[in-house]
Amino acid sequence: MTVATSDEGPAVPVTIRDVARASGVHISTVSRTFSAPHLVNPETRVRVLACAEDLGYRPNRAARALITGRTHNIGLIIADIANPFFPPLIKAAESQARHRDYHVFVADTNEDPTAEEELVHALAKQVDGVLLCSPRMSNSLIEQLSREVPLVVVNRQVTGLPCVLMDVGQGARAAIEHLIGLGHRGIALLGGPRSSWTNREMRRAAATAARGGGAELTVLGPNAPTETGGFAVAEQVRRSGVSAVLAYNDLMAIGLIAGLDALGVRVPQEVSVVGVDDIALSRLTRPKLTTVATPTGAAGRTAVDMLLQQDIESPRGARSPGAGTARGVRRTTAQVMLQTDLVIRDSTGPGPHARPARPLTASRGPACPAGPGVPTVATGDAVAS
Amino acid sequence: MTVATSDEGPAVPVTIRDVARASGVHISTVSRTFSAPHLVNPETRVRVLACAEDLGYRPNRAARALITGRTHNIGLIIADIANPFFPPLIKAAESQARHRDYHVFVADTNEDPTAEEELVHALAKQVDGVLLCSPRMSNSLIEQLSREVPLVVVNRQVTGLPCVLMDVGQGARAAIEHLIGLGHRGIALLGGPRSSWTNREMRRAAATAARGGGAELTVLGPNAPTETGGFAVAEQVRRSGVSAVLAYNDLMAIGLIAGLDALGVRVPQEVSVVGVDDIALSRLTRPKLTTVATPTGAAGRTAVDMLLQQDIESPRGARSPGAGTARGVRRTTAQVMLQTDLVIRDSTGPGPHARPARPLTASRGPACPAGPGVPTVATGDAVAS
DNA sequence: GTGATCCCTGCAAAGGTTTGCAGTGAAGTA
DNA sequence: TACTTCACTGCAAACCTTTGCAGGGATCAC
Repeated sequence: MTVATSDEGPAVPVTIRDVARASGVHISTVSRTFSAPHLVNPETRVRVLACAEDLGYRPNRAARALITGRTHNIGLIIADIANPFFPPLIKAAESQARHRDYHVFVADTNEDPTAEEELVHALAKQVDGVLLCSPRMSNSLIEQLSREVPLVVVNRQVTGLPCVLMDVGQGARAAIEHLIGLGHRGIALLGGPRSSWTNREMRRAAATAARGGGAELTVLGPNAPTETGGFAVAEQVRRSGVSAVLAYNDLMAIGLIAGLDALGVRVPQEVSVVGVDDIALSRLTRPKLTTVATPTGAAGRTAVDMLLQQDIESPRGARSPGAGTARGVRRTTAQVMLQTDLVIRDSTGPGPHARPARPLTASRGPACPAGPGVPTVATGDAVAS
Repeated sequence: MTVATSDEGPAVPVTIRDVARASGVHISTVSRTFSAPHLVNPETRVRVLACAEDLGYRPNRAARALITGRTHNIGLIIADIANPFFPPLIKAAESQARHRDYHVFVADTNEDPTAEEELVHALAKQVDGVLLCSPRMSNSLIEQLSREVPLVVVNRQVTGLPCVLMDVGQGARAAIEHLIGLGHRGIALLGGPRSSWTNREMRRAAATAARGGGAELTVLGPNAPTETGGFAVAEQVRRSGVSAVLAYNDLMAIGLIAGLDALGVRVPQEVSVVGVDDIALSRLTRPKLTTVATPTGAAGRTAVDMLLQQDIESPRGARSPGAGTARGVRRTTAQVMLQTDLVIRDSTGPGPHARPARPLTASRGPACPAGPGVPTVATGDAVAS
């Protein structure tokens, strides 16, 4: 490798001690200048701050964390960062965290349960809590890990742990009812990953709704929850003879539409397709995607709030000098269910059993993009099914 | 909030000391069992390991970092995590890092230069180095920050710093030549963010290529590098009367196509569109997108390699007990340029000046998705322009 | 003038780990 | 036997910060 070099080496790390020396005070005063300013004389404070500024001092968060037990970081473990479902969630979580003076570290697991576990361990000591988004590992492992670091689970229900859920069951039901209303009787459900909670919920709700509406539901899958996964299953969809499909997510729906297109099957004229998530893209494809909008932003914000709340109540590594041993720390484990919304666009149309000129019953309109999703709160058991 | 509580509080953190007590050795032996196993007696080792396993001990990385100066983390600062251009880069970086026993923390800046700076500071002490991807802040600030923590810059050229660049200039040139070859003479360039290095490179190269081919280049922008940004500029494109467009990235191209579609302008019949990046999606839109493929995976891997290499040479917080003061650590600042590839699909077609039945000269085919991109290495000055 | 109060600051321990140095005992060598 | 070598382990300092405690002045009331 051809290489150029510069001789300005990495700056010597300037510590609290350097600032103390420069400003002629004890290190504890410097420390207080940053972590408890009201305890130090205004004059001293400005002097110390000036010196700190001058030397380019920045508190070492690792050292601080070592003694306070709080890193002011939160970890965000994501099943697949390439899935556009997640970025809005990440952004919302980051923004919420920033307001509370926290930083967010995102880690991607590639849908790999092993990576999930490893990452929780790796993050455990470097963050004050972890948001587990659409985890693929087992519930029992999650519970076990939650003993190591405060956890909030998103898109998965784990008894005894704080969870943020989106009511995809209700969304799937609405989607199926919409399709039945359009005159579809043969409907396929494109399943996602087997270990996905969302997948199970959708499947159950869709089955119930189909039965109730006199339609037949064919489950295809599990599939990879990606465009490719959707594309690959197009042939199977065509052969199955259904006239409508509810896909595990928008990505699969978009892939499926492309796949059907490649086979010469037209959407929605021959097959109607419904997605889930309402990613930004679903407004830009042709046809525009009918989809179940999930309140991802709200989920991110809520999850951060729940984590920080639980975290504040029971600071980690609490040295609690005075408190007795058997303090019996109680963790709050609220479970929040956020509503979803069916957004009807152009990828669904009349099916074989449609009555002619039948007016649509479902309201047609855009999802409120910033809609917070009305939270429904319940104890774990009340939500459990 | 209705709340359920569980009484299993957060596990008491088990430290090296607990393991030492349990296995009847000194803490230093426990430490060595993990960080220098060959120095401890096999029997002792297994005993210690058993106790550690038993108690669920995990080394505290923060404490370890405090003394070794190495966290085994690397930070990845991303302009916009919602841009599908980045996930492949992130994934590649993560995978490469994992092989070297490093973890990656991703942070999103929302294209906000202030957030970028703040995040570098926040990460500085918690990581061994930072990958700055498509930074929006000024070069001088980047240089300044690089004195605080080892930096590798991606998609931006900063003299004196290690950079991973993609040859978008060459890509833009190929795109313009492709369009000219198709018979287009009025071409628009949809600019991206003003502070983007890529943007400047593309603009310069496109202008040169257009001039050389006898076409007129209209620059529209700057615009937000998103679907929305592309969608919004559709009207302007139509009014400008050009027959072809090169967009800053695929997202904008896709948004533009949707916007043109909404205006009743057909692609590629009336307007040809070329994107940049070759995101997965560009294969699934209709029409499939002609685009300049950028080797994002290779960029991520290369960046990690460069960071780790530089980092190994000059460990941070080097206490170097014996070494003299004026050690003059030299940092390697190789700059790597990765090649790009024009992938011709369906969003470009003959223009007003096309000769009838003219055979295509450019090769038509898929981009090699896993293609490493042939790296060209040069000193900073050689690449600078 | 004495004592109490208050604000500010310094002292020193603590947090979990690594690591140079020294010590121990056993094995090997002369 | 005496000495060296060697493998292993313990000791204690160090990393950078926070924080309970106590000390030192100054101010104030009596």
